[in-house]
Amino acid sequence: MSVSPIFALVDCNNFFVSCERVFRPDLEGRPIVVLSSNDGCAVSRSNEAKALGIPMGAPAFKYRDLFKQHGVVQFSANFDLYGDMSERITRILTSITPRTEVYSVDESFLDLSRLEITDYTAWAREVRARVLREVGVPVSIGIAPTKTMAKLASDHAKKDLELAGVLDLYSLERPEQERYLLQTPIENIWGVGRRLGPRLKAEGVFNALDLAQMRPQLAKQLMGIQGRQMAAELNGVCCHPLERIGRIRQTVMHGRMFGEDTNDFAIVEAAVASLTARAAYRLRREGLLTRRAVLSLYTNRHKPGFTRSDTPLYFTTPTADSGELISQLVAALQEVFRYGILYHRANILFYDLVHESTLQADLFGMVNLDGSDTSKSRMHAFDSINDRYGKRTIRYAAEDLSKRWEPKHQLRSPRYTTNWDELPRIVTKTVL
DNA sequence: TCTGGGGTCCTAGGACCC
DNA sequence: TCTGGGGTCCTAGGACCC
Repeated sequence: MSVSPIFALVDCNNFFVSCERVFRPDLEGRPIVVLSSNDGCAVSRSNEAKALGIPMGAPAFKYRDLFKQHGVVQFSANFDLYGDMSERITRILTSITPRTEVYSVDESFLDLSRLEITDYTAWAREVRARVLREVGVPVSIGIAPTKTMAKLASDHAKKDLELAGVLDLYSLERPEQERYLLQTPIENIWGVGRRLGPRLKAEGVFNALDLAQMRPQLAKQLMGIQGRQMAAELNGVCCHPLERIGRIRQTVMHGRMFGEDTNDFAIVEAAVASLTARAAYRLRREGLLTRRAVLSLYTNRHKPGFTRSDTPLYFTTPTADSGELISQLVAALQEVFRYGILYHRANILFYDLVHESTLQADLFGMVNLDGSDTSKSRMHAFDSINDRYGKRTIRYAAEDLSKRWEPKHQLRSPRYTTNWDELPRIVTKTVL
């Protein structure tokens, strides 16, 4: 007999900022922003920074004065640190139940239906306390019969201080649930973005309860199939089950804005080689091989004459070999590079992925196996060295043609937990 | 001067086939 | 000259997410 799911969404509060604060407790109570790669936009804000009216994605250069005026502390994004902290939290959650879906770097869904829990609020408070104690990051937890409602619950749990970080909608009667739906503006619903929000308001749909009570047919007409599911989920009908663990991803994408715009082939070539090497490493780490790729080159989209070029590539033999991928991507770059253009950004997309274990031998099977075995052991040695001695300890020469493409990260904090040279130091003084 | 990066899913439209 | 209907597969682009 199948059991209907009970979802908990564990959502880290201001995740990047909270990670920084773990190692800088002196910054408690101060306004903090974490800036995107190249120090461009604010991608995480402390509550104090939010209170100053700094929106998500705020371009830093427009807010310099405000930052200065209020002593806003700025950090460049330190993804090594955040990724490691995220893994620590995931380890705690999967130890509670393996039925955990890591939805993003700072959010996970847990299916509680097979756990023996009598009081969900008490259970969630304990989880919250444990994550805070063991990792140092505050989380909010929402519990509900569907993912959409769990998201909504965690949102209230985060904002309503009286709830102290936990809201269990699952255990409430429907009229009580509806009270929370009524208090949730339409644009705060998971799946309603900047296009749908205004369109729904024009139809007189202002909050989650309005959406829940909309006729399914109208929901579909206005918002497509996803809209109908959204409405159903708000009524407690589960349309989005826990994702099967181990499902293989569809794409691996890696791209960067350059530190400055350039029309120097060597600089772009180094960028493409480095991005390709990194993306190929990510394929290998998950045991994936790629069959297709797209190389995209962009000019600055904020300047007139914005253009982009997309070049598709096809590999007859699925591969994750950095050397092979770099040579193919660089060859493609040579075809499409134009000297008159000021390039701003490069992007590598791998898709049509297969897991190496499911790769079927085809007509050329013998050749493939032969070739990929050498490639596999070479890549294995390559990755082992880099895993042990640090990223890019060995690398391809093409990556080193220039360093001038690398984005800025002038305000990055130390990689406290992933780099031996950057461990935090504690100084103790004994007073005699 | 200065505006991120990495994903998923759906839909529309074209090519091609019977 | 008029001019079918249905199906699949692929791609590009949009919308949304964190």
